[in-house]
Parts: sequence; C-alpha cells; structure tokens
Amino acid sequence: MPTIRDVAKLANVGIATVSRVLNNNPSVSDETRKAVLAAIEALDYTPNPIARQLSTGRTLTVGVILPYLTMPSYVERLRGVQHALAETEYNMILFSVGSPSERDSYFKDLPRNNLVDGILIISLPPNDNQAERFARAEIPTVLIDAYHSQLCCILTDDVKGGKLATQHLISLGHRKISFLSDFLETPFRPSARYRYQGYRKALEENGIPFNPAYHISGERGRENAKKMANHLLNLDDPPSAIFAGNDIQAIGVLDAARESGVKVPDDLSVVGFDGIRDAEYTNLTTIDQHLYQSGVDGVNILIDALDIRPETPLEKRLSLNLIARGTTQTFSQKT
Amino acid sequence: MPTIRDVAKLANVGIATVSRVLNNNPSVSDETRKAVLAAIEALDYTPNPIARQLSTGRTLTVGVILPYLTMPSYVERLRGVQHALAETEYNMILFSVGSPSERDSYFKDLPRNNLVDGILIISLPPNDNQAERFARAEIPTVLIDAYHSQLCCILTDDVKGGKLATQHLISLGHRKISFLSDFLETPFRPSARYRYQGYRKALEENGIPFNPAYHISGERGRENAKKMANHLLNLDDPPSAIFAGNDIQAIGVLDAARESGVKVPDDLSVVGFDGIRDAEYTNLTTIDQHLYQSGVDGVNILIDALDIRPETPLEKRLSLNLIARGTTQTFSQKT
DNA sequence: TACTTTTCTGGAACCGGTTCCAGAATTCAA
DNA sequence: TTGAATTCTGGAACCGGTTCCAGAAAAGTA
Repeated sequence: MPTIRDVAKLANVGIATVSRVLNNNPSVSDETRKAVLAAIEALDYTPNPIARQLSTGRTLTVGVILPYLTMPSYVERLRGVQHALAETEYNMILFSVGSPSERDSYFKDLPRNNLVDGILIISLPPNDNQAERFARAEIPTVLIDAYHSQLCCILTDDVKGGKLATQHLISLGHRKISFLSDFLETPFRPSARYRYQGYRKALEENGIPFNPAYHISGERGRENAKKMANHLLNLDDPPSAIFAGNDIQAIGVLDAARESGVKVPDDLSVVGFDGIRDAEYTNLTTIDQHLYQSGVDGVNILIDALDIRPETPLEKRLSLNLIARGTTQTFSQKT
Repeated sequence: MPTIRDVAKLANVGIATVSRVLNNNPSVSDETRKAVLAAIEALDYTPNPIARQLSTGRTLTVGVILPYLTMPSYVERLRGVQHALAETEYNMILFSVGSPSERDSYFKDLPRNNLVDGILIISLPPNDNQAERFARAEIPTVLIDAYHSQLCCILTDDVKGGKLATQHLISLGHRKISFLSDFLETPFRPSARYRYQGYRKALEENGIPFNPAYHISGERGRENAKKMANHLLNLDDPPSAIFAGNDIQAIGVLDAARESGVKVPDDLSVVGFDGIRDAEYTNLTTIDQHLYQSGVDGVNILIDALDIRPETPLEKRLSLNLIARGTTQTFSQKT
C-alpha cells in the first residue's frame, strides 16, 4: 500500500504538499497540484482513514446503540437513522444490546474511547450516572425514544398515545376495555407503563371505572400476548375491546381471537400501538408514532450538535396519529 | 483525556511497560503491574482505539454492505450477522446501499482504504471486475446470498427452492399454477429468476405444460403484487394456485384474494418464499431459506478467513425447507 | 567469585496522516 | 534597485498507541 511519502517522492514534492492537495487546500499552484494528482493516479493511492482520524481527532463515525433487532419498531427507527446518515459524511457503527449488562458496558465505554464522534441511543434510557457521563463527555449524544433531562432527546408522548387509543374505543361505544401489554417494569424503556397511564386517564375522564381484571401484562412477544388474550376472552364477563401495548401483541390478540372463533371487529375490537408494517398487513387499527421519522430527527439533531454543542439539551416531540383500520368497530350490544 | 504517557509518568515507568500491562504481556513483574494499574485507575485512563489501530494495522471492524433495510429478508440476515459478531471482538460498520452507483462506490473504496479488516456483502453480487478487486485486496470478503467464483459465499439454491414450492402445489393436485414475482432482470441479485427456473423445471418434470399467461412479473412490493394477482384472478381460466417470488409478494396475493372474495386456501392456494416473520403471522405456506443462519455462517467464515486466508474460496450452501401452513390445500375440482 | 542466563524495563522508531512555521521565490510598490 | 508583501513549499513535530532492541538487575551455575 503506497503512503503519502511515496506519492511525495514520486511527485518530487513534500508530504505537506500532498496533504494539501488531498484536502483541496487552495494554496497549491496548479502545476504542482497536477504533478501530485498524477503521482496519486500512478500509484493508485488512497489515504488511510485511520491515520487521518488519529491526526485530526475526528473519526467521521457515529455510534448507534440499540436493542437487538427483535422488534420491528427498532428496525424502523434504524432505517430512519441509516437514511439520514447516508446524506452526511458519517459512517455508522452498530452496537446492539441483548442484555442490561451489555448495555451498561457500551454506555460506559463508548463516550470515553474516541471511537465515534457522536452517539445515538435508541429505546434505551440511561440512568442518572450514565447520563451524567454522556453529558460530561465531549461526544454529543442524542436519545431516541428515551428521556433524560441532561441529554438531547426525540420523544413520543406515550401517555397521550395510550389516551388516544383508549379514547377511540370509548368513542365507538366500548366500555369494557382491556389493556394488555409487556410488564410495566422492565430494564429497558417501559413505554408500556406510560401507555397504561394514558389508558387509565382516558377511562377516568370518561367516567368509566377501571376494572383490574381487564388489565394484564406479561412477557413480550406475540405468543405470550395470545395467551394473555385467551385469558381475557375466557373471563365470565369478557371485554369488548382490547388495547394492546404494541402492534406485535395486538397481532397476538388477533391470533387468539381467530383461534377461539371470536370475530374481529364484530365481537371484539383491537387497537395496537406503533404503526409498524405488520400492522398495515394485518389491517390493524393502531397509533402511528412515526418511528422512521424519529431516526431521521435524531440524526439531524446529532449532526447539528457536532458542529455547535447546544448549551442546553434539545427536546423534540413527535406527533401521534390514530390509524383506524379494520380491527375496530362501533360496539353493538348483543344477546 | 489522559494518554499512555501520562500513565507512564504517574506510575514512574516507561510507556512500553504501560503498553505491556494493557496487553496482558506476561513479562511484567507483579509489582510494576500493580503500580501501572493504580495509575490507570487514578487517571481514569482508556486507551485510544484509533491510535492502536494505526500502529497494529488492525481495526477490529467488519464492514457490512447491504441494500437499504426495505425487505425483511435483509433485516433477518443482518440480525444473524449482528448476533454472530457480538461473540467476537469485532465491531460492525453498516454501509447500506440504495442504488447501483452507491453500491459500486462502496465496492470500489472499501477494499482499499484500511477502514475495515473484513467485508461482508449481503444480497449484492459483484461483477467480475469488482470481484477481482475484492479477491486481490488483502481484506477478506464473504458474500451472503450472492455468488462469485473468486470469493467465499453463503448460498441458497433458489432453483431448488422454486422447484420445491412448485412440487408442493403439484403434489396437492394443482396443475394451473402461476408464478408471480419481481422482474427477472434486476440490478441486484435476481433470485426471482432462479426461482422461476425451478418453477419451470418442476412443471416440466411433472409433464405440466407451461402456460405463459400464468407467468407475471413486475415491480417489487406488496401493492404491486396485489395488482398482478388481480390480473391473474381475472383471467378467463384463472390459476388454482399462485407461487409468489417472495413472502411479501405472497402477502400481496392474499390481499387480492381477500378483496375479490377468493377464499384461500379453498379456492386458491398460495406459496411464498423466504420464511420471514410476516409469513408466520399471515399463516403463509413458504420456503424457509434460513435467512438468520446465513448471517451467522457468513460471519463465521469471515472470522476464520481473518486468521488464515483460505487459498481457495469457500462455498457454503444452506438447506431449504418447505413450511406448509394454512394457505395451501389439496386441489378440489369445483363447479 | 566470575560468568552465563533469565527476567524485566525504557528509549526510540514506527504506523500514516495533518499542520505549524520558517524560508524560498515571485510579485509589487516606491 | 531595494524593501515589503504575497504566494508556495517542505521539514519537522504531532496525534497515541505498539514493538524492536539494548541494557540493567536478578538469578543460576560452575
């Protein structure tokens, strides 16, 4: 592999001059520039980015920390990140997290070793110590779908979304409304908890008493959601509508309904949350939280912060839309 | 940020000794090691990976080139890559490609600039020139879901898969079998073409004449597949079964059937290809091509190649399984 | 005790770029 | 013709690690 010194020797110039040509520095005469370019061509030379990184202190790389790509919502956010980053000169290193300890180790190391110029964190809220570390580090950090007062973040108002979904069911005439979700306490971001709060608020505002039997939570995943839905459907007084904490779980509810012959939306209305593609495929009514856009926004804020550190953390809230599809219907009293 | 020289000064040793401690070199006495570790602790020192990369010549990074994450199959393969890579000391830089020119520019630059130690290419076949470049470069390269005689690859036998799917329909009694897919010629890997070949072979081996009216191809995507399926269903003599080039298209076929009141599988059997999660959700019969495993295998071959360059390119073929679900049924002659 | 061997250590060179700074060559003004 | 300003250029230092190599200290052997 030829180095800058080989080029300099061949072109009969100093290495500083070659470097100037590489960086389009105007203070090089046309003649020498041509000679250098010819030498570069002749040797098929490419500058070594690592050496450049060491001397400039910039890596032109952004680190993205996110959970394993097990949930479509992570993928959709990542897609937005990737797309926005492609317009910049930055590359992206992916750190995917399968466990809290893995997360903590990335949170600890990444802001210190100068591997990346900026950090994006998706759906993984740092604790106070960790946030402090990120804030103190000279590496800008942006949270997507996670909140900390000390850091820039792109946020979704899950409480509002939960309210929106529940309100939709109420306005269709439902009063026996279940909330089915992940565990409300998790090591990762407990969005289910906020959505649950929205659910409770909507009930309250409409004077509908909360029935504890209609609230169920458990392990994530479609299979488990199906089991939980079966439990709900087998109650003596089953709900007429189920609001699931996310789209995958809503799809699990649809599975349960299909298997036990409960007709959707005739006998049961179902609402999900997220707005992933699967929701579209399954014709599911859901809350669209603009996952893709959250990735794009995160990148844009990060890129700005790389130029000029904001003296106070920025916060951006994404809007939410109810998408009414085929799994919800006006409640009709039957037999 | 403290450097190795700060640590050396504080610990009253040479920088070489600090480096030895960092790299667990055994030829350091316990006493000095302790002193160095204390200094590292006191200064909260972390070695700069970029500097290390420059002097060792290893970046401990693998580059992954793949199409934009628009298709679930890419995500699933990436998931396998990510998982396998997590077990190693390598990080992953993602290069996603949205156009042939973007692909070509990555293909050109990545093997030359020493940004990564190894390269994984997913679903993007290089041409002869490009493959030559990769093969000549000292950076090992592995293709996943793409073939070139000069490079290691992880392959799926699409012809065989196409045959398998068609055979399944034939053995259920179908004889009017459509093949619906992407364009057979694309700038990316034309897997549809090979699957089509398998389809033709299966017909031929079973003495079923090929009906050109039953072969349709067009733009990728679910919406388009729906349109194509509508065309097929409106033929004077419509097919009793449709084999779609991939699962997303098969789901588009299901959409079309639902909308026009064609009952699946009673009136129409549908088979997809890929084995993505959506196929499971939609209860689709499909060919599972072990997407996740292809990523894992690619990483393993690459990691081995980083240690010892294989003198001749390795090839690994993944198996294929028919997963019979609810969208295929024995053909029953009606009215 | 003298000599060899082993263990441990530090200086210096190196990886391949960028950039500061001083100086040569040219142009311009008086 | 001389001095000042301007334009180019190259040497050397620097980024922060790793590693070669030589030498000091300790241990082992005769």
